[in-house]
Amino acid sequence: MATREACRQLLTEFEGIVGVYRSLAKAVPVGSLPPGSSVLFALSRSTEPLRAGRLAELLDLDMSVVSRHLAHLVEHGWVERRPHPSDGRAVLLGITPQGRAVVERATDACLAVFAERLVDWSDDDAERLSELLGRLKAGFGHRPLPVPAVVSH
Amino acid sequence: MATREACRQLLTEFEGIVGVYRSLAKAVPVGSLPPGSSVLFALSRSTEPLRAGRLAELLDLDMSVVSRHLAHLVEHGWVERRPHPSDGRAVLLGITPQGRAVVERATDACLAVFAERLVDWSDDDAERLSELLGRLKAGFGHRPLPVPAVVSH
DNA sequence: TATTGTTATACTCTATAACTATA
DNA sequence: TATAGTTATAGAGTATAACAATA
Repeated sequence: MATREACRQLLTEFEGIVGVYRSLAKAVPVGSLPPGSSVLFALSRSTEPLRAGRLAELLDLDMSVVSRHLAHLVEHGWVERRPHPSDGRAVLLGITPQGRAVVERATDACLAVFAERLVDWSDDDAERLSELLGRLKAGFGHRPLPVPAVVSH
Repeated sequence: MATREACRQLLTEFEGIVGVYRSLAKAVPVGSLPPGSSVLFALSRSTEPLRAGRLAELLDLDMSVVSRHLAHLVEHGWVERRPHPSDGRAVLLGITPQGRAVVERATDACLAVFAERLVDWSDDDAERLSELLGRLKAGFGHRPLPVPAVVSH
């Protein structure tokens, strides 16, 4: 267990991290991160179609929010809605090839910025930070995708 | 220089970090993170009064955004506006004792959540993540406070 | 009755543009 | 003329509540 002081220090650094994300989003060409990107990214990382509720759970968002983003993404042809085979209330969401292209473009654009800002980072530093961020997310219940197949029906 | 693959991995983990912040904000008692918290936090970390423009620069926000948050914070008595001694256009912002109390409460509330979610973290892990997040922020131009005294007048 | 998802409404955060006051 | 800051307006993200359809 980390000391209270270490936690406080971590909290201080963490507090500004949203600003870093905002800076990244601003540094990227306009249109690279379209509205609803987070939902699209989550879908792109899934190996199988997901229900809306599962997406909301994974992103720790209200389902109404996910639903609204999905409407936008479907409208653009980046996500496909299909009826759930065994549950008439549910829908299955899958990313389309066009959606994958959007994710690719977004990733490339962000990578370019990262490469520019992290020139003096070693491979080791980058990997260590990836690992620690992953653990932090896991601690907050943001499970990695693909999902460990809790088949809901 | 980290490899493209390491950067891509880091980007993947980083992408979901905003969700973690959202989860933290939701896990905390209502009112712990009042609107404009980020501006208040920045002011609380400064050892001297700051101009609005300097705050915007530090947070990488448009000044109009900072101005709007400041109006709210001043209204609550958490921030004090004073005229700049040598520049009639500028204002100097300082946190009040009441503002510090708000920051303390917010910090304590977040710390409680962190302590709960990071039970299995070692001191070393927490410190390493703090350090790496700090470097990441620096890479994106988010300079730590207190400011290295570029006296503007 | 309970659950899945959608829609209506409202609140927060942010940026752009127009404006005022001062330099 | 240029700069510091404010205000008006608009767009994006989110949550709550009411709702429809299905289980």
